[in-house]
Amino acid sequence: MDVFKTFALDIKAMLDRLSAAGELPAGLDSSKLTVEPPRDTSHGDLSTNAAMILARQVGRPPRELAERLVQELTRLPHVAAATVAGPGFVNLRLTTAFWQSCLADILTAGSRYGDGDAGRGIAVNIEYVSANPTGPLHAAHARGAVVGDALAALLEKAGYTVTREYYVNDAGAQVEVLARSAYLRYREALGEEIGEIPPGLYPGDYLKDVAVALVERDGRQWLEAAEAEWLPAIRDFAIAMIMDWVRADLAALGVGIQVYSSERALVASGAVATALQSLTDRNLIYRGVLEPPKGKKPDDWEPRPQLLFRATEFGDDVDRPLQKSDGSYTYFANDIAYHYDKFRRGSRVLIDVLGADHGGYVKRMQSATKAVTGGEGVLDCMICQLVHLMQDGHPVKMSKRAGTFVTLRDVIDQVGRDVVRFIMLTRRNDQTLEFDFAKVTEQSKDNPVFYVQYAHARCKSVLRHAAQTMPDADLSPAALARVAVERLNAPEELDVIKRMAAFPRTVEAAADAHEPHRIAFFLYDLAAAFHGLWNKGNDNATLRFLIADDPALTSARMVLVSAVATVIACGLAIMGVEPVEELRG
RNA sequence: GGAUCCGUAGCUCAGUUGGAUAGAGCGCUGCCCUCCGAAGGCAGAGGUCGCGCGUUCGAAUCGCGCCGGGUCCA
Repeated sequence: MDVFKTFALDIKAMLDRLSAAGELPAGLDSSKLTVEPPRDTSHGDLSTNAAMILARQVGRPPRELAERLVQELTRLPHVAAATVAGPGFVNLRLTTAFWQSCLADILTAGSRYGDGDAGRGIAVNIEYVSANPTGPLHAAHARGAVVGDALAALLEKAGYTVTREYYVNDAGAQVEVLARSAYLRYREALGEEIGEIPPGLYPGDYLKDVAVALVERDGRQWLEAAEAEWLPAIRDFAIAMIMDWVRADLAALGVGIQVYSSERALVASGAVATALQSLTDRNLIYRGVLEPPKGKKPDDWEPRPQLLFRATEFGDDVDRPLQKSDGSYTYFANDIAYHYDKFRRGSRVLIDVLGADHGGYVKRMQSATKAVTGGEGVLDCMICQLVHLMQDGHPVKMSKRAGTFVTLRDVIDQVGRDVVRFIMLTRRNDQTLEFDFAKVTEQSKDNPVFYVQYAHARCKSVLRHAAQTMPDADLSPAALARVAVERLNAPEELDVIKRMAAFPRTVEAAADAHEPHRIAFFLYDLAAAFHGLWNKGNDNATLRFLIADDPALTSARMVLVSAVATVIACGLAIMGVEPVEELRG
């Protein structure tokens, strides 16, 4: 039910007819044909570049061709007028009746409004958060969590089949550091004086909780044990406990991870060897010596043969090591195995939502994914830039060294889940984002969360009032979908309708670009249009939604109001934000 | 030094995948409202889209080279 898509198909069919009739050459390439809303609405409702992209192929000037297309386009259903503009655009104006009919479509679709099939069921795996299991989630993790989660919902709405996944880095050096840090706290919990936490170990107080729980389970049994014995046990214990916290925090944020993948289990399963074999089969692995890093002094650099992946064949700058000098696999090798595993589980499109510190990792991982899947799998890496936490315009002080950081839970407790989720989507992911605790809870127009929620609450409030003043009227969406709406023809009303009609297109474009933030901006614009219509009622009482002596008009307006509430709720659902029914009290 | 992202109004940022006269919020200026349809409304000023080449019917958008900032790597 996407207006723009429908007309694009109509126009292509029309071109085919002209070709069949011999007026246009056969085999025209119309792949670059677009039908979109013009920037300036005074130009019309729809705009197509058909004449401009075909002019050269047809061998006629764009404007002349456009004039010819206008004659045909005027005959299409719902077209009120077609005109040529600028270098050869054809602008279409649709009938008011057509726009009015969109309201019933919205109400009939309900929460499914905007659902699309562009994804054609393609399996997509979105990996996000994936914080190391060495401590509780902190505020910085919120962004990736929300972006990943919203993108997952967005892709599902656009017809993809989505797996939401978290990669637990429970193998390697940092979890051993975790084990040692926890062991120190364990001895402390048993009465030992441990003094200051040595550098290189994790200082956070949360490990005291881990230690207490460990004492409760195991008593003093590790005190005299050798490290080789206690380390694996304490490591696994600490990881399990921290991952419980992580799951609880994500639940508090409303993030619905479906699959938690363990790096340790992956490695133990032999997946690394499988992945490397796949690369070997394609002749993409060799033993060789890397050039020293360019530019900087190679102090401790010495040439030594390593197992290397031919990343340069896929656009990377250098070939990448798969094994360290001691023969163990690099993180990169494990990551290749992991991405190959996701592919083998059925996903053809892989998306990694990553933090700003992973920028340098993108090229090599994309190269490796392409290589190990034989070109059948593609990887998109979305780098989320930093979030600057502010309080009334001043940065919130945090010190990693002192172990003081703002946890994700702190943020949720302070401003609420919905505010966190909405604000995290008010910037493109590759743009840094300011998060001001004071501003995001402010009730004013420059707070997008409030502004959008207010619009939804207003709709609901009006519907409640209508139910009171017209107790006999059936205001359910199904009933409203049958109400006559010819009298909704004020320019402001039609503007709101046209914006809502563009929602399916917005969903599809946002899904295609992997840009969930577009939904937030769409909702802000729709809310602004709706508030504008509301404000018109202050100057012009005939534009108010509730007209006491005109139940027919009031009912028609309720169709519009109900549709606005529906579309806002659809958008918020993608963002994972609960629409509010009322703001006061 | 290399990689990567960013650079758009005084500030914070959008910009419909290359379209027409580049938009919003805040701030500023001027009117209006301040009778719960409360948590503001209307209008106005404000721009060399970092700079320069190139690609084409057409560039904020794509390519290359600089300049500036963030992140990463050693």
